[in-house]
Amino acid sequence: MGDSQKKTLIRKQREQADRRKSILNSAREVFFDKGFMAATMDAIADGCDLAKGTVYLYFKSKEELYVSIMVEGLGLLREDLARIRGLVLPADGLMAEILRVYYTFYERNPKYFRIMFLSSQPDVRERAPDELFRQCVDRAKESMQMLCEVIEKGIEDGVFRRVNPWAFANILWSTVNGIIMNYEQGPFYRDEILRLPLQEMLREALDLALNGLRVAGSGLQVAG
Amino acid sequence: MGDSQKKTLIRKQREQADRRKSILNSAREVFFDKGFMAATMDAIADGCDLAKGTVYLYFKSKEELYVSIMVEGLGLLREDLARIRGLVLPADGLMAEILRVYYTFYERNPKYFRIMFLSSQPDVRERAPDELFRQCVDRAKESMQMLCEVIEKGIEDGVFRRVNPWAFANILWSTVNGIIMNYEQGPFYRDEILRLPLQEMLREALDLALNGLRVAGSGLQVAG
Amino acid sequence: MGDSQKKTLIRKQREQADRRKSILNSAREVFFDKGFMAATMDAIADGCDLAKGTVYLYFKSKEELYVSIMVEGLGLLREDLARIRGLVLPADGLMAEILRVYYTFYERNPKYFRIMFLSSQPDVRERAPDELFRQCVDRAKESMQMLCEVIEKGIEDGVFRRVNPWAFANILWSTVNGIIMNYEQGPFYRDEILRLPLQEMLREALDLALNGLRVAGSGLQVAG
Amino acid sequence: MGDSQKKTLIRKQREQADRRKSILNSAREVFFDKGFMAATMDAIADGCDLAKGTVYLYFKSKEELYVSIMVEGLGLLREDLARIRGLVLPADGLMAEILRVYYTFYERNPKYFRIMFLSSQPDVRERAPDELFRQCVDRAKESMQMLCEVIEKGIEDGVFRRVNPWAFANILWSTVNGIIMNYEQGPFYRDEILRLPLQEMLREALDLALNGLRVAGSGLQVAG
DNA sequence: CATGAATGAGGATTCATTCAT
DNA sequence: CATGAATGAATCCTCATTCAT
Repeated sequence: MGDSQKKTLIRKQREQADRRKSILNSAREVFFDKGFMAATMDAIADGCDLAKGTVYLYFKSKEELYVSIMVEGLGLLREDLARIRGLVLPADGLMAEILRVYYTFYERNPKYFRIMFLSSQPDVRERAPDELFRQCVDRAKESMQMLCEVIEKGIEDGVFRRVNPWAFANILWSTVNGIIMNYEQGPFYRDEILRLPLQEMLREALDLALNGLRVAGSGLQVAG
Repeated sequence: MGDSQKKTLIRKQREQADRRKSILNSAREVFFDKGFMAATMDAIADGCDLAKGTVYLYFKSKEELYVSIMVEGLGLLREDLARIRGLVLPADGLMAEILRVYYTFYERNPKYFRIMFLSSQPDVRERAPDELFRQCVDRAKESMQMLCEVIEKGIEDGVFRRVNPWAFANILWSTVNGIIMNYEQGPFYRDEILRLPLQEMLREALDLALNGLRVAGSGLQVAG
Repeated sequence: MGDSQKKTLIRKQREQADRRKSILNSAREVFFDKGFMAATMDAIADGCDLAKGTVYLYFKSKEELYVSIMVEGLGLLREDLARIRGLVLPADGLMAEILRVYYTFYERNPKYFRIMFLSSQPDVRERAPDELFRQCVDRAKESMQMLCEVIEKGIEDGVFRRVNPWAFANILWSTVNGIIMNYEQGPFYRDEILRLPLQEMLREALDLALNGLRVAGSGLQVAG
Repeated sequence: MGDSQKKTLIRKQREQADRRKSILNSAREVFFDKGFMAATMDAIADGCDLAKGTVYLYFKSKEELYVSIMVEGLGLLREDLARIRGLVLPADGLMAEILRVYYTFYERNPKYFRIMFLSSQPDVRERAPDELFRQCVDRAKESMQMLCEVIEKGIEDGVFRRVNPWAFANILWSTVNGIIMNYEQGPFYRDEILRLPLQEMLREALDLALNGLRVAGSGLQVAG
């Protein structure tokens, strides 16, 4: 293969990657704005100045596009959380930090969460490729892994009880998701059920979790 | 008004109530089976042997029907939980019982949860009457209230720390919802993220919560 | 038949007549407001606080109701025009007066005209009873008759040429209707095609007609 | 751009224009046959062997299609009338000719008129784009303009009085439309109100108009 | 007669997806 | 590869009319 051919190839690949990103950008915007149901492939194609047929070259269906955005979101969250790893802090401080990151992520990208709440719908499940769901799982797993490591560290350091770290990571994760989900249920919920601001609620959840995890009688202080 | 007229009136009202229930039964079945998007009003009407127009006589839109099922589910859950009130148990035992009830409810009616996960979608929000969402909130609030009372009792009995009961009720509620939501994310999630059976996960969550709530140094034992 | 029975009968008849009027009142309002297509029998029934079924007792179809309003309108116009008969004026003055009455009627009831424009639609034609169309024709004929008489008078008085009075009555009638129809075509038409106010246009039409009718060389002056 | 590409482009444009015409042909047939209300998009799509979606690609709504037919009709009439311009005749002869053309047009395309009578209905007005109504007005205006020119010529030639030509063009136009509208009101109207054949009625109208327009005392003869 | 719940055919419109160019 | 016109199944909802009470 000649050099110019190689270059052409590379350029083509980059163009394709760009196009893919461009489609995702448009899709994200449309899904965030309208939700899955009201979003149309027309709007997505328009949003990235591509023909509808071209969108289908890159994504086989609306559902695939949708779950791709979900993958993207889980990836971003994972990246944000990954920064925790560099911190040198006691376990409880790390957990507080994780919650802070999570909260910040939600604050900046609340719509990613709504997207996730929809992923259990049969329609989406059936029509998006398993591969994408696998990616979701992988990214969620990695995020969870970090939480898990913190718990393990806490246990090793003797400040946390000897719990099943993975299970407790799951529980914490679920707690936060559950709280956020409630927030997303609309203003009635916020005002009458939750009553406290999200941040405060998360702080209380952390408080509960740290208290529940700490070794009985330890002088562990709740981090803020 | 004559006596026979009164009777006719009453019969009519009962017939209407029956018909309403009949529609809800059919709708529940269809929504559970297909999800919101794939469900059709035709299928719902067929399912209760009524004309489509009749369905619209009782429910103004697909969305209203959908949220009505949600209200129904929250009502059933509340009823199940309300039975707790008669029990004479220590606070931790009551909390264990609440979780058991919740778990049982989920096990019997897992699809009600998927329904709830969709309620934050813009389409549904915009097209269902606020009144129904208010009912959802009311029923959720009452359920939460019971949880709250248990926590308050624990505090009064001196076995729980002096936390904000409502906030902690919320947190527990969210934890359970979050865990269940994860379970509903599909088999990949169950196998790779959660790894433990739901029941066990809930037990761990209870463990964490009780530990987190109990007065430091108290000899409180986790109920199972 | 007893006296009280007779009274009951009479009361019933009056009630029925009242009900009929009540329905027509509501229908008129709805048709004027929405037009034929957007009008619904529900709205009409609501508007007169009667059950939909009752409306059908009095009028067999939406179309029948519609044409009944048309009959009503033509009746009102005829009544207005009938007052002309009492006037003692020369033929041209009478014609001016007829136009004035016609104009006033339109100004007060413009919607009656739109109703008439629709009556040639196949749907309406086919579904309203011939009897009603016959009534329309009768009332229109009587109106036309008055116009005709004025023309005849003009001829007898020697101020109008010896034309076919009936034909010319028709032509004048059509002219006025045509002008009004144009006015009803919307603002673009008014501004760009007609350009003059309706009243002025009618005056010009009268001018043309009188000039066209008068005996050549007669000193007939155009009435204002 | 290559030559073949250019050709492809041109071919595509022609195909689109053809398709558009094909849809209009089908729509015209259906609207003429059934009227606006009873016409269905299904029938129109079937009639041109296109998918319903394709029809919507070219016309955004049933109303737009309807008014497009109206535009078409006004265009055809204008074309027919435009041929008058080439004729060398005195003003009264031209006016007779205009009426003849108008009559011929109606005789050949009576259904175009019914279409126009519906255009003032609120439903149609609201749902068809203003642009189309503007086109209607433009075409009507041009037709009227020709009539206007004839009147102006008559005035210049000293055979017509010094009237407002535009206003009188409008009046004549309205007269003819009004007469035709009456003819379209159905057989009862024709037999009992109009009584004369349309052609004769138009001749009388012309007679009246020419008499009304001519300079008093002129020897102008009515053209037949 | 009056009612008004039930009907169900009907219809406009949308939109994911395909495929010829 | 990219295009975007064409597709046509799918769906929600309406509403004139009927009829049992």
